[in-house]
Amino acid sequence: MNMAQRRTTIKDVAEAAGVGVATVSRVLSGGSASAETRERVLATAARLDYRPSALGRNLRQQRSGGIGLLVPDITDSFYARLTDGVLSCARSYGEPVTIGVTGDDPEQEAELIGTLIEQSMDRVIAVPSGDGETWAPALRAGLNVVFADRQVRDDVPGVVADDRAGVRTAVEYLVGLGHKKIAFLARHGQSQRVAAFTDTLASLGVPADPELVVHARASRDSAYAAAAGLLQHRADLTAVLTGGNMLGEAMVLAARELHVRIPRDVSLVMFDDVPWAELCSPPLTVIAQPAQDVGYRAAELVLRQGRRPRTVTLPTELIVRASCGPRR
Amino acid sequence: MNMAQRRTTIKDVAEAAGVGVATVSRVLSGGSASAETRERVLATAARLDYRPSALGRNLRQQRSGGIGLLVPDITDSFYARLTDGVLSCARSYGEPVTIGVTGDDPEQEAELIGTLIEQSMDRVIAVPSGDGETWAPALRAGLNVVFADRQVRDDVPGVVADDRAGVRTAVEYLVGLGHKKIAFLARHGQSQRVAAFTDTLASLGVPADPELVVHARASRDSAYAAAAGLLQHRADLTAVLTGGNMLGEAMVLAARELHVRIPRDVSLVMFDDVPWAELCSPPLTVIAQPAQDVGYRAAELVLRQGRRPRTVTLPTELIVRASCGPRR
DNA sequence: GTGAAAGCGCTAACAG
DNA sequence: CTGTTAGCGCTTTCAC
Repeated sequence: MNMAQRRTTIKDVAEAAGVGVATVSRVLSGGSASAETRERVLATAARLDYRPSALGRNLRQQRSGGIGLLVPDITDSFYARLTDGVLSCARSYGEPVTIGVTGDDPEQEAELIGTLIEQSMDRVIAVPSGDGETWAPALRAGLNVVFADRQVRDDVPGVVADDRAGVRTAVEYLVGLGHKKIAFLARHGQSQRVAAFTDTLASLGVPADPELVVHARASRDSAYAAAAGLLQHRADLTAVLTGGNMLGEAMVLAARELHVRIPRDVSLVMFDDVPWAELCSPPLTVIAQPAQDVGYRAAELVLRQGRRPRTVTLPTELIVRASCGPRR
Repeated sequence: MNMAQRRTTIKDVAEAAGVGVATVSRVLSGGSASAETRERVLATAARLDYRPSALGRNLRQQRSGGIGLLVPDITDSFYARLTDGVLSCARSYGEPVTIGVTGDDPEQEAELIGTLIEQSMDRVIAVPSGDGETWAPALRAGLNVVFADRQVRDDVPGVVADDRAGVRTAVEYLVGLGHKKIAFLARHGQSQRVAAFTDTLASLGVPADPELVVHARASRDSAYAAAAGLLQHRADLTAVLTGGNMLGEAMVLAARELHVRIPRDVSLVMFDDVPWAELCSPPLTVIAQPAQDVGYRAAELVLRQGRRPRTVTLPTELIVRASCGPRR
């Protein structure tokens, strides 16, 4: 069995083309060279099937190209779509993407940041887990960070969906339908959305009821427990808004389990549109978020080193289907 | 504003500990050293918050650690779960994972393989796109590949779900319900499953009808077109098996659109269990696949260089819900 | 048990 | 315009 042979290096190309390695390097990175030399180098490189080693370049430049991506959970449709957006943009720049899942846990996040630093990744896109304190050391070390979906510190640029407007629209819609006892099933950390929720209610003159805002952790179990608890303790509520698709899923499941009919007994609006929202019975009214765009724009931001806006906010859209009805 | 300062190198640690760089390297990689020296080096490294640069190590070793992962579509729940399994295993080894989406297109796949080679990634897990011909050069170059979900060449180890058994169980179930006109809505390339389908039908003495096997490409549009076409052209069919969750989604949608009631007019079994299958109306009977395990095991295989079994086959499970009924 | 030194493939500074 | 050369941080002989 023959060994996997040594790969072609820049030196091989230089020798074969009868030029110095620097010339090869220059030609390949678009530097100046005479037309004749350029052609000869290019031809030789092609003939030898030469591919520059990212290893050598990275070490030399003290930074590995490519971008790191940290999301809470890749099996959540929202983050999967966001990831898809990042990959789509990164690909057009030829940049590889290294991904890690944080489980929405600052500790795991910190560990993953460590790994990225070890790899000398200096560009990362992250859906931050906690209050963003985890990022202080990385930022101090000069890491180029862009936040996606959540904005937890103002010294980091970010791309987010317009939470406030989305929540406001949904609540206005629900109130317009006559609902007063509206619950918000949120994930821990969704303070933006919760604030928008209570603000909107207040602005519409609907009395606040702190007990109608409940929180769950980012797991299916926790979501289900919170949803079921809400339905059981508060038989008086007539509408629910959920802060994400997993919470919506839990609510549909819990409602079915507890024989709460949607929309007859309670109306439901879910944050985030997912393919199954339409297949659900009844089809779910949702606040659609441009998940893919969020990822794409974040990648653009982190790749174009230039001007770095504070925060990019992308619009959301209320999609009315059949999970809401007038207050009974 | 002060510059991002140079990171601590092995040399810094060596100087601070009063030893040579070789000793630091040895200690940190578990080589031999006197207890006293070891302790001093470790203490110094910790004090300086030293993190070895993967760049240096990789260049020296002519291979970047970490593993490459190529999937057709990260927004497909199945591949997202598979990815999650890979990440989960890779994390326990501290190995970073670089991901790429192929769109199930050999050309894009080839391009991504090129990127991986450029990064000197020598370990990759892939859901191969075409007939596996794309992989020949990479294999020749010594790349360490493990296939997941699909086995398209026998010189590459792989981890797959037990297609044949899954399809057989589903078909037997359907035939047991009295169905004879059973269609299979497959993705291009699912020859295993199609073969299992026709084989099982034959073994049960159900006459074959080639027109009842239809193929779609790996996009929502294509899936929907195929599903709708099937329903419209073949009003005589009484049951459908779909080769994946996206095809199942399309079938549910098309059925609704065309006022075909499930399970009253046609029974449906979907390959792959997804969270929404239970939320669907009616809840879908499915063949569950251990997507996460497939990813996990593939990662184990590619990380443990040792013995390399041909193919690991993981069991599937028929989960009966409410989308199938007796032949009307 | 330990240190000095070579060198992985590449780019950038500097000469010519 | 082009070649020579010096490292980037690390591991691994090879002497001591």
